[in-house]
Amino acid sequence: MTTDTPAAAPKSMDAIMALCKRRGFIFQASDIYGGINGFWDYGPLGAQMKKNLREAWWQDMILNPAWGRKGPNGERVKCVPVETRIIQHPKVWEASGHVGGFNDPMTMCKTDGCKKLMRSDHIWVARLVKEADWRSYAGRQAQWEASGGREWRRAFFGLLFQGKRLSEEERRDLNLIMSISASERPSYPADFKVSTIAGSREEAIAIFEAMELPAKVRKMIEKDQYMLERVYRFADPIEDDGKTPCPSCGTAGSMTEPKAFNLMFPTIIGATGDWESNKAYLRPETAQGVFLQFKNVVDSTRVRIPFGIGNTGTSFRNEVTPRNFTFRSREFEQAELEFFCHPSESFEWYKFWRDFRMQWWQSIGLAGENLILREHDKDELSHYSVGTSDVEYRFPFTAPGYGELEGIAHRGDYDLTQHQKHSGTKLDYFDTTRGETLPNGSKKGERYMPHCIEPAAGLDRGVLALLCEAYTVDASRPSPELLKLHPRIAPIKAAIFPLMDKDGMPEVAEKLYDELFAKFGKTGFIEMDAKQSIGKRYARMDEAGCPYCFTIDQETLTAQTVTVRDRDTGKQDRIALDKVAAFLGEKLG
RNA sequence: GCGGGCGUAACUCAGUGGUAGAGUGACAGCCUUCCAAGCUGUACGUCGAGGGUUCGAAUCCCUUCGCCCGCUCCA
Repeated sequence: MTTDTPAAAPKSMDAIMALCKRRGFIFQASDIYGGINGFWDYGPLGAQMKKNLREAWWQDMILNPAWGRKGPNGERVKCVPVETRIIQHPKVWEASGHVGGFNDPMTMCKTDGCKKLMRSDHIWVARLVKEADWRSYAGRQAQWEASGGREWRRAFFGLLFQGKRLSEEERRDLNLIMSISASERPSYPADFKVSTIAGSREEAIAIFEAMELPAKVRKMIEKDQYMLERVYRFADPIEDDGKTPCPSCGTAGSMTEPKAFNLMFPTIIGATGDWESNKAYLRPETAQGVFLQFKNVVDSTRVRIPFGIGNTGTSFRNEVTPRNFTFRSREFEQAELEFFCHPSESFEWYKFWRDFRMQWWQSIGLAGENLILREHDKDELSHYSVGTSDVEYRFPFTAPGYGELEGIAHRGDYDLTQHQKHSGTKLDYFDTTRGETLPNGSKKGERYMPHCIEPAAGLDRGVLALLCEAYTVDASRPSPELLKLHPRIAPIKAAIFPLMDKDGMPEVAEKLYDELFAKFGKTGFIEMDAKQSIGKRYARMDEAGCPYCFTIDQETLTAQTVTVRDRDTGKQDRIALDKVAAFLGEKLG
């Protein structure tokens, strides 16, 4: 999320959510049971709209990638699809780094008025100890060990562990003995701590060095000759005395124990499975399925690098705080392409996809200045990524900032290398178009690990952005609320209205409906409505985002023409009845 | 997880301890009319849920669930 340009007139998220429910775009999951936090269902219009978005992605990324453009290599871009499972071998997620990486321990400050929530591994602590005390402690510690304290303790272990398991009772006794033994050791010298939030040890030390300490503390440090004993992460196992100050408010000892927030959704395989031996995970991204089948696709399909493999489907993340309507759902759908190429061409391909993906979102209705392409700063990049850009949309709830719609990442060879290492299966590629030319004119070939460019889009976020962008309030219209959805995305493609429900108009409408349904019924809904006033029918279609309404009136019966009403302008034109299908076909693209 | 706000019909909301309401929408009929028009009628409620106080709770108290905002995380 970034912040720069000032916000346009903000749209009301409450009004958008109300319309979504009223017209059947989005409902809360398990609504009649009071809802379930972080899950949303799609109603009839929402389901069709999301399908249209997914279809558009599939057409423009798999069947006709990048609209038939030629890539940096001068050739037509080639992509194939896969469909991989939500549940994979548990080791997949260790290899991908999700099990470790998504296990961010969090710490909160208990002080009233602060209550700041932080990632424990981002909190760095500098421990300062009185130099004199420290030397004395180190000396006495050595003395204690020399006097046989350590051996005495070891002897206990030997006795108790000899050939038998410890009962609960024995374990308690041992702990008691251990604590007595520990009390005889020299105590750790009194210390003084400062803390800060930083991404690395170097950064933390730089902050500590530049830190403006209160005069009183500075004097104390000088007088007693404190020395920096060590710098450690709050999350690391340490002998912490619970007196670490909060990096935000400075209150000592107000930090809670690091608590793991596991973003992976665990599950059990098998009807009688138990957690220990049959634990599996619901995927946090569809991308890994592509890497897992990379070798099979190469071996079974006549694909040559460079080429892409696309995958769409549901993913799961146990978000800390699912919020902002469907923006951060715990269950969400992704549309991801993994594009494999030679390392030397990877940066060109990265730029190619980054620019195309931006244009693509613009082409389906996010054409305004609410959409931006943002290149990540160096310090934002993942450890494996050479470059990453986000396509970001200024949602009403992020304004004046932006929220991520799609990330285009240069992942290098990280994923294939990881899976090769963890699975023990070779995943490198033999490229027969490279290497030195042999006497017979063919190439010697080159073996390498392909690099990967990943445009990864969130379809639910896409739908939400399209709805937010389309939502318009125009008080000067008889129907002030409307959805200016792009015809390609709109769930209702056209509506046919007999002006009056008599005089042969319904019959003409019926015929037109049959024709349009046959031609466009597979792209979305075609509606026919003869009830109530014409204004009411137009207004209903405006709210549902239907781009065109065709009305049959008296003149249709005599002159064979209908009026076509444009949703966005409200303007009407007369066109020939037999030209309606051609008109609509052109508009729907 | 912590803090703040909210929860009454499909939607917007009124109702502060005494029979659950209004407008809009939906549906049916009439009217026949190019922009939420008019008339008639119909249906619609676990007052978010559970417990407590009370003769009596939408209303007061406790607990809980959900939504919105902030800290934080991400596609």
